[in-house]
Amino acid sequence: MSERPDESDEVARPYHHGQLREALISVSLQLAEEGGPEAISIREAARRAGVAANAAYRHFEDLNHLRGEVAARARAQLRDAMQAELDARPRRRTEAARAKEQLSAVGRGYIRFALQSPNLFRSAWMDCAIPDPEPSAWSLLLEALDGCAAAGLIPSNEREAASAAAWSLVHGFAELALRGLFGPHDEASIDRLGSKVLALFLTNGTTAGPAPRRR
Amino acid sequence: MSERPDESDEVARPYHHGQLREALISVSLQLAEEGGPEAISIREAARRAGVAANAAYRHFEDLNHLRGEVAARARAQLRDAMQAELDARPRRRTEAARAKEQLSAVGRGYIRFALQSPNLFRSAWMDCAIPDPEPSAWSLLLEALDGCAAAGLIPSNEREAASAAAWSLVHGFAELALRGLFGPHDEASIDRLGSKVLALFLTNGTTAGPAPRRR
DNA sequence: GCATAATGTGGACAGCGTCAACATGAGGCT
DNA sequence: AGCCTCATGTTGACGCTGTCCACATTATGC
Repeated sequence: MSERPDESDEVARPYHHGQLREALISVSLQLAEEGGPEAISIREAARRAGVAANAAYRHFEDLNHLRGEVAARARAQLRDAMQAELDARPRRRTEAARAKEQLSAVGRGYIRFALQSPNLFRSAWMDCAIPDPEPSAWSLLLEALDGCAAAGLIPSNEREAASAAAWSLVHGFAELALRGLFGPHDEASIDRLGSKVLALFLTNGTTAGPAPRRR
Repeated sequence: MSERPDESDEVARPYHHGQLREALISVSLQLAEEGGPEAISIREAARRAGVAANAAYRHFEDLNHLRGEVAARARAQLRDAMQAELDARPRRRTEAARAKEQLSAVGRGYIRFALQSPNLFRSAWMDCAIPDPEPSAWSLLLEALDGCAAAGLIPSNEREAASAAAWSLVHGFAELALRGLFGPHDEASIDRLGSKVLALFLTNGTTAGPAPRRR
């Protein structure tokens, strides 16, 4: 349970928070969850952490650096959601079917996370003017594409384009669905549409069949 | 020529600007062009229009409403860029080839605009909390898809999914390329990658051939 | 045990969006 | 014409923000 006697009561805090950096990040993540990326604020984060606003500057150079940390957390959650979908996927017998299922699960996870946690999803990709060295959210997608390539579903000379396409498709769909640009669909039908789009890509886009039929 | 003697000199302005709404929008568009969507500010726009900050509130309920107008302008420019690419496309002989070329030109225009005017592109899709009734930027894409459907390139039962896919692919690619997530490519090679992705979609995604081969 | 570095506080400044009260000018009425 | 009214622009204020500075407090290495 509580390790430290400063949860929410007005007991005199040790005046050196001890975990301030961590606290600020997690509280800011909460802000983002509640009000979207633009709700992140140094002052409000400090307030919720029970500390003066300027204390934050001992741990973050800038608001943008704090936002960068929050974005990284959001991306980690996105990756977890993809991993969960991956873990829950049905197991196939052939290598090709397995590779397809893997790619599809990753895409599903991505899209579902975006629709279920729009604020976190938008925070994951928010512009924080800090280039991020860890695009870990993509690693699962890249692994899945590796699988497809190994199964011969992607001709090696189109490997790069196919990756970019898969990536773009999934991300673009999530963004557009989030903005409601696919019309006034309810959540379930958007999910269906997303599956159809993925299926369309998987049956036609990456593979023209295990043995690429000569024309 | 100039109808009104208040261009930029310090001659006593008529104290009723006359075109303030328009001036505010166009100046804000400039702000967005220079510093991205978040650079739009009521106070700065009013300043550049040579007017007190609160005058803006006679023309816009809110900062978000001003942002909404700017977004619409940006989307109009995006549509113009797509149209230009459409006008410049080579003409093909068969209906199918024409339809493909049309779709590809629209996608090219979209992606190139995003890469050449990133700030405007981001402004076009910025979150302004105002639902926009005019998704005119998509109309060209929808027309192109109509063309493909008419040419029999898209099976009618997959029409919706194919539209969503084309749409997602193009938008997603633009977004990701903008964020530099395709690696440290120079502009030309990103353009090439975009063309490859479009080609991949056009040859495999929308069409399985004019006559859908039974397996 | 004491100097020093790390961390948190308080006060200030400029900039922002927005509100309320007031000033100015244009247009319609008689 | 003259007046009244309404649209438009101005001034000043409030509370919020990010950020800088000087200062207080605590942990740490000698």
